[in-house]
Amino acid sequence: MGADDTVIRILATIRAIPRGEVAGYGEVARRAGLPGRARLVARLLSHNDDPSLPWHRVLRSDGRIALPEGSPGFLEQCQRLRAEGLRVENGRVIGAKARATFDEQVWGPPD
DNA sequence: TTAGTGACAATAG
DNA sequence: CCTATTGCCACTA
Repeated sequence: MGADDTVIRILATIRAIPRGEVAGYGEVARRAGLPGRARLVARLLSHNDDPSLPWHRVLRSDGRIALPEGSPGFLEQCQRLRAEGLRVENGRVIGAKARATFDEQVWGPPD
């Protein structure tokens, strides 16, 4: 029972990413209450088959797309992100970093 | 049990 | 800005 809950929390966290925004793997793990489990999030997405999951909003911490450049998934992710109004340049999302953490909602974005 | 691998992250240079 | 190194967790051979 425990392992399934962590999976559910991670999936719920990914679903909670608003349209037009993105979040890093580590960020998703932290929000799900699982600090240090970024690679678990990655593994889940790599095995995921649910089309309703907004997997394209999950990026590396530096804003780069995690999939191999030029792969079908990479192209699909670029397309979906741009369809949400995000600017993707050389496999990287510009502006629109992973905001909406609790601290940033309280203190505002860091300068 | 150990070694290798992966849709990762943080740090140093 | 970049690459390289190290740490990390979960899985597999």
